[in-house]
Amino acid sequence: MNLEIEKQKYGITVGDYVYEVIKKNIINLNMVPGSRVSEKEISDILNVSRTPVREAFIKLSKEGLLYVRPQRGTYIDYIDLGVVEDARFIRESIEKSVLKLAIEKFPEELLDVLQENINAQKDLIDQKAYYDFLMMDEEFHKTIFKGCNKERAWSFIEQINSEYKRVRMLTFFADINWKDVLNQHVQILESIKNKDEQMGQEVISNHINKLIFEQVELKKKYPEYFKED
Amino acid sequence: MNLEIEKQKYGITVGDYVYEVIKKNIINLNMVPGSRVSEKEISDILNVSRTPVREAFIKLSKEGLLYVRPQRGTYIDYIDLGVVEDARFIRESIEKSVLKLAIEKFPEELLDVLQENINAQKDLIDQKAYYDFLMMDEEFHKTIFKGCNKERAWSFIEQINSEYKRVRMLTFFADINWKDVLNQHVQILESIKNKDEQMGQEVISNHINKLIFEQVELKKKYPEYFKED
DNA sequence: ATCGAAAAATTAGTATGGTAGTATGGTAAC
DNA sequence: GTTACCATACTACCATACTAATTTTTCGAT
Repeated sequence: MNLEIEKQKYGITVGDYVYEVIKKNIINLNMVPGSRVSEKEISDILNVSRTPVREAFIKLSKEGLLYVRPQRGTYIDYIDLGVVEDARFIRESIEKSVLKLAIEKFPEELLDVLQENINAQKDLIDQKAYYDFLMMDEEFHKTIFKGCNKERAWSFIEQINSEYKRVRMLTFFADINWKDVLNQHVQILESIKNKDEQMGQEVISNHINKLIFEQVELKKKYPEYFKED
Repeated sequence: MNLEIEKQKYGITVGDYVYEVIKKNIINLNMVPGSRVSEKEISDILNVSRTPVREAFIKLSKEGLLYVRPQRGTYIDYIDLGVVEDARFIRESIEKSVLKLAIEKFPEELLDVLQENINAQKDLIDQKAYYDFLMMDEEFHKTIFKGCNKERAWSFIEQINSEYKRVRMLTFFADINWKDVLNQHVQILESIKNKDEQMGQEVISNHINKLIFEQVELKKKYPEYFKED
C-alpha cells in the first residue's frame, strides 16, 4: 500500500484527518478496488491508534467506498455500475430541476465565476492534472447550485458522488473525454446566459449520460476494478 | 431522558443496535431537538460502553440528526426548514423521474403490494399509530422505486430523509393531514395503473409540496424544535 | 502426498482509562 | 457591583487492552 499522505492540518481532529486521507486515496484509485485494508495497517502507516481509523471507516462505508465484513476484514468497494447508474439518474433529475431555476434567475457575479472556472479547466487540461480537473469540474456544478440557493442539495449529491468520481478518474486515465466535458460546460454556461432552457436540458442529459456509453469500454479496459454482475 | 428502547435483536452488533435506538427516538421526537446528549449518558442507559455509542453518534451526525461540538458536547439537531425544503426539492425531482419510469412499465404483482400497503395505512390511521403510519408511507414510495429497479436511488433518499421524517411526525402531532396523504397515495396508484403521467406528476407535486404550507404553521406551534434563521 | 483437526494469527467489535479542551461556579481583588 | 482568576466538573477525543469471530498455518495421522 502506497498512500498519498498530506500533513495533518492544525485544528482538525485525527479522525477527520484519517478520513480525508483515505477518501482521497480511494477516489484517485490509489487504493485499488477490491483490495483489503485493515484498521491496524492504516493506523500503523499514519501513526495513529485504531480508534480514529475505525471511525473514518464507518464514515466511508456509509458513503459506499468501503465495505466492512464484521470480524473478517474491510475492503475497498468495487465500482458498481448499478450504483453509478443510479447516481447518474439522480444527478440528472436534480440538475435538470436546478437548471430550470438557474434559467429563471441567476446572479451576475456568479456567471463570471463560472467563466473563470472554465478558464481554469482549460489550464488543467493542458497540464493533464486529472484529479484537479475533476475537482474543478465539480466546483463548476456546485457554483450553479449555489446561484440557485441549492447548496444543500449539492452537498447531498456530494454524498452519493464518490462512486461517480472514481469512474470519472478512470475515464481520464483512459483518455476518453476531457475536451468534450469542457465544451459541454461552455454550453451549459451559454444556456444559462441566454436563458435557453431546452438547450440546457439537452446538454445536461448528454453531459451526464455520456458516461453510460463509456462504461462498457472502461469495464473491458479495467475489469479488475469492477464488481461482477 | 426517557428513551423508547427495544430489546437488542440477535445477530446485530451493539453499535448498530445503539444506532437504531437513537435514530428512532430522534425521529419520533422523543429526543427533543436542541437537547444535549452525551456518550456517557446513553451508554449508561443502554448498558453498553461508550465506544459503540460514539460510533452511532458519528453515523447520526453524518445524517444530520446530531451535531457534535468537539470537546463541548453533542446535541440533537434542530429541525432546519432550509434543509427540509431542499430535501423536498430533491425528492420531488427524483420521484417525478421515477414516476415517469413507473408509468412506462410496472410489474403487476407490485401493484397488489401497493394496494395492500394502502389498506394497511387505513388501519394505522384508525389506530392513530403515527410512527408506524409514517413507516408504511415510506414503504409505499419505496415499493414504487423497487418496481422501477431504482431501489438504490431510494436508499440514497433515505439518507437525507430523516429530517423530513421529523417534520412529518410534527404534522401528525398537529393533526394536520392523515387522510389527505392517504388519498394522494390512492391517486398515485391510480395514475400508475391508468398510465396517466400528467395526473401522477401533479399529485406528486402536491403530495410533497403540501408540506411547505404547513411549515409556517408548525413552526408557530412548536417553535422550540426549530432552528433560528 | 493428502487430509483433517488443533493451534496460532489476524480480524473487527467492545470496554476502559487517560488527556486536552471547554463550561461553570466560586472567590478574591478592585 | 464588576472583573479576573482558579478550582472543579464536565465534554469528546484518542490510545490501549481485551473479546469473539474468522482465517491461516501447522503438524500429525493415514
